Amino acid sequence: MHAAVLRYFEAVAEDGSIRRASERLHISPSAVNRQILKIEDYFGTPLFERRPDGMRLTDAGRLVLRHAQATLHDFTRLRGEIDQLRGILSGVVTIATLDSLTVHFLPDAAGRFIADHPAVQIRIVACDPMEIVHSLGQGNADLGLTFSPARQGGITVVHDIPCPMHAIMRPDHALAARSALTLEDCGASRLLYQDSSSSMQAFFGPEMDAFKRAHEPAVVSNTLAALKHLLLQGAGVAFYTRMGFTEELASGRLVAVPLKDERLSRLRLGLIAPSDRRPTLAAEAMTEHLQEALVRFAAARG
Amino acid sequence: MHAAVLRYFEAVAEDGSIRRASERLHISPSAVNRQILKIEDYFGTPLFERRPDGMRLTDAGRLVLRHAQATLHDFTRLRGEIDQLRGILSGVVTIATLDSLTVHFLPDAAGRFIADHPAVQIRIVACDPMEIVHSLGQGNADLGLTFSPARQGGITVVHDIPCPMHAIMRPDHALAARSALTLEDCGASRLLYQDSSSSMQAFFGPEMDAFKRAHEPAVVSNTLAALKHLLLQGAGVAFYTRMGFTEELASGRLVAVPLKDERLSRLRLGLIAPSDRRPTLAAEAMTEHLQEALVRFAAARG
DNA sequence: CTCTCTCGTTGCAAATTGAGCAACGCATGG
DNA sequence: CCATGCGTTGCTCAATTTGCAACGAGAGAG
Repeated sequence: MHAAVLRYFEAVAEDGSIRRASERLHISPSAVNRQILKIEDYFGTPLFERRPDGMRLTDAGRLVLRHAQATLHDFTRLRGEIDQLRGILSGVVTIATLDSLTVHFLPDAAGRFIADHPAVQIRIVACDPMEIVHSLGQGNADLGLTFSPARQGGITVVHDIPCPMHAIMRPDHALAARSALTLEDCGASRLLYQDSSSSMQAFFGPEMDAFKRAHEPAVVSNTLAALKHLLLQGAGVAFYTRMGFTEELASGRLVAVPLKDERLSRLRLGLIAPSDRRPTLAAEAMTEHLQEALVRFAAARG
Repeated sequence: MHAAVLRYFEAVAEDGSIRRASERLHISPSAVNRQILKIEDYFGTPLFERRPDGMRLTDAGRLVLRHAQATLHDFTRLRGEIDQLRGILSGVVTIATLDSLTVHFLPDAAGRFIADHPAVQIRIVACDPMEIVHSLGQGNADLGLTFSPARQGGITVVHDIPCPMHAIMRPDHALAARSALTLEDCGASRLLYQDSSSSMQAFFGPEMDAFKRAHEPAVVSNTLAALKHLLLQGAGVAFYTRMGFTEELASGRLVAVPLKDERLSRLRLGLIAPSDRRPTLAAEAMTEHLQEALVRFAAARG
């Protein structure tokens, strides 16, 4: 229904390049370029700054981008609303989440959701904590699950639950019997680290940061699966919340010992949503669903 | 920049007919029709109900209309914003107003405004008080000047000033020397009425309504100019605020005697704006300008 | 009842718009 | 100096949109 130029413009602005955008859009670069030139001519102002390495938005371009995004977003909401008139909830809900929640919590919650709403498509995107807030701000995701508080403009924390950091290890590990641990207690063990793109410090605090710099890890990975496999082999200790290990902890194949560190033990998991645009109906329903799931999860753990 | 179907759809929804809309759009009916059919096919739902006398929106159609209007409105705002980046305020500001303000107050204020902002086009539309709120609600006007309080959803009163009703007459009229009058005092004189489409009762109260039914007027008109001409000829008494007679009152060619009636003497003139959509930059500037003009006017009269 | 008016709709041809391809000019980095 | 990325442009062709004329359906008047 809407002019193609809206999607073109958005893509070019995001990718910072006509050629890259055209690839993503499956449209020739010349076609995309012409549309951009056309609306620049219409407005009588350059909307992009031509640089040797691509296109960069001008101030006017930023205004146009905002309008294009708002229009397109409102349009997907419209489609959802019309579908709802026929009694079905539809649309795409994109959830940006911590890696650890993709193991059990989110697929479980998503499964129950699509049972009720078969016309809704759910996209689960695992990414770094900082990337999550960023995705929401950019409009790349409808919903986020990350450590709270996420201090950032344009974001509201819908709900959050305690989610303390633990030291995860096999039951036969030397530290497994302890009721609580400091970071330093773990310094002598072999360590498995989440590949933190430095941004984690904002959530975990300087102590964790200092500890990681002081103690070289045995393995680093950006996927939970890899570390979990190693943990089950007894390769060492990893710092994680319990959320990625619900099954292993329940069956006793792994144990989680709480950390005494003030900040790490007070960590909270937050369900966050963009505050500057109206969510789609599907996103709204999913928000509510996830909030209930969080409440239930927190209640189950005391 | 935007797809033509947005304008087509809006026009058809407003006019309730493809043929009428196509005329206004200077587009053949078949072209308009095809666009409508196309998006109905896209959504998989009829957006209009086909009646023998034209098209009527369905529930789904109403949603689409809202989206189309929001998009188009936001787009005109965008153009204004981009123009402002170049340092010029531009756009069209439509002001729905009481007839009496089109004589002196509004043209005076508008004249000063366009001196500062030559790229802004001002449309002054005189209409009935009730029509004013309605125009704002429908998006046909950016700003309204009417009697306050205007109780209606989606409307906010930006500013209002006292604007008591007076009996207007020539200085040589029998009642001209009185310092105040009741409605009944005027019952014996020849009367000139504003052609009230019954809706005025909401503003003027039942007393005025009862009086008008009890006392037949000599002349009725929906334009102030006609009554003013008659008043200057000494044809009788009319009930108006002072705003439409500033020059005649200043020069002494007419006099205004306040009315004692509680409600009529407490009448206020309000500058109103739609509260459910963001005004364009031009409309915003005009709002501020008119507010200042109102303040100055009220101050000048004590 | 028929005649007439309005309405939305459709077939078809013309006009406009959009897309793809290949090539060009230009700046950057090895 | 060459290779590589970028945006841009001429050209051709396909897709979309438009206008014109005609059709069929429903409502109201005589």
